[in-house]
Amino acid sequence: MAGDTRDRMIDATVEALRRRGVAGMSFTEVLRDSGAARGAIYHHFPGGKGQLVAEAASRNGRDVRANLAALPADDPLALVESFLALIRPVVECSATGSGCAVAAVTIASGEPAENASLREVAATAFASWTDALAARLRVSGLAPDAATDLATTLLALLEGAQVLCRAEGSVAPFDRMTRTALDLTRTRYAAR
Amino acid sequence: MAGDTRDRMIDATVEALRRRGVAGMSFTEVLRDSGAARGAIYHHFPGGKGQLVAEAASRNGRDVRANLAALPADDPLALVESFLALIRPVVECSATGSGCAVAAVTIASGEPAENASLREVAATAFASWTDALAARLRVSGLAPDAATDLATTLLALLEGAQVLCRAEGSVAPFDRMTRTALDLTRTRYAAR
DNA sequence: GTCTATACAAAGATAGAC
DNA sequence: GTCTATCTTTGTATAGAC
Repeated sequence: MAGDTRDRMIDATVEALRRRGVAGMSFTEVLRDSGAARGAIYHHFPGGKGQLVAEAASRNGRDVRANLAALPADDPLALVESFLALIRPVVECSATGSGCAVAAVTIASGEPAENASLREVAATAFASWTDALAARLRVSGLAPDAATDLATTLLALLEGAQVLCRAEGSVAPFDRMTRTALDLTRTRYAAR
Repeated sequence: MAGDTRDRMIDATVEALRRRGVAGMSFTEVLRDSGAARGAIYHHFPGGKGQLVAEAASRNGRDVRANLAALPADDPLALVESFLALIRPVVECSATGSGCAVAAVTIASGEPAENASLREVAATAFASWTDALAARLRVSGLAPDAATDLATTLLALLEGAQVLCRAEGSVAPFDRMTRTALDLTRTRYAAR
């Protein structure tokens, strides 16, 4: 098939970004994991590493966004609870070294032009996640401003938890954080 | 002087870690910024890149911990407010590409042995930050468990905000997150 | 202890046969 | 479109003069 190789290369790149970041990742690794040949890189991605990484981060951004948009929105508290339940498996991966691909793309290492382009991709992905979460929070009854603020907070918690859990090699930081988050949200948004 | 060169090299490494991460950072950069000669690296750091990076992350960990331990602890709400005020300038640096040096050390790229060692350094630093924050929260009146949970949450917010603000190139995500954090903390811990 | 010069490996990028 | 082979650059690591 045609686009199959290209697809597998992007998938392998997402995984490589998660584990090693853009500077730490290598074509050797991507080619090994995708089974593609060396020349396939510049055939499918004339822009080289920058283009491959950008497409990988972009795909990951869309995938995650779809998950967030499908969250139940009965009320704010339920949404926070289901958000935390949704991301726990993701954070568990961080405990074994697999972080956020979009966050990884944030770290600059090359020339300003390429960096700006990659940061733009990351910013777009994060914005789409914030928007998806905020939309659900509005549906659940929150005012627009409060929804955006809380959505950003939840996203910061997700990204932060991945960092802490990767360092500690366990989900314990996430679970501690979850207790506080639920405690605070219940106090504030309980439909009592 | 004797330890001066070594010190400047560590400082330059902290800065390099913040901007480019461990895989993206190079000796060339560190030598340029510290004014040291090429041979100085293995003279002062026989363990090579691994040792230099570990010492840099470790120093940064101690510095940040000292700042956290000095936070006023009149009551939980005041502590959260002063924590957010303390970290805002740090997060502002993220908007121009300078992230958390300890978080950077978390990303594996080389052989398992070196990776484990660096993750250990990061875990120790994060644990010391959590402990410092939790200690202040206990002084401010929180129960031990609640203090540890909230400390972890604040740390996750700090790390997450740096990621989001670096991607977006502005402090706006931090400010949104701050509004929610203050709103929730006031509702929960207001000394009314 | 500080510096210059260099060895060695790995990465990204290309060329061109099939 | 896919593959092999290779060029060029960069980075880590080391040797040895001063």
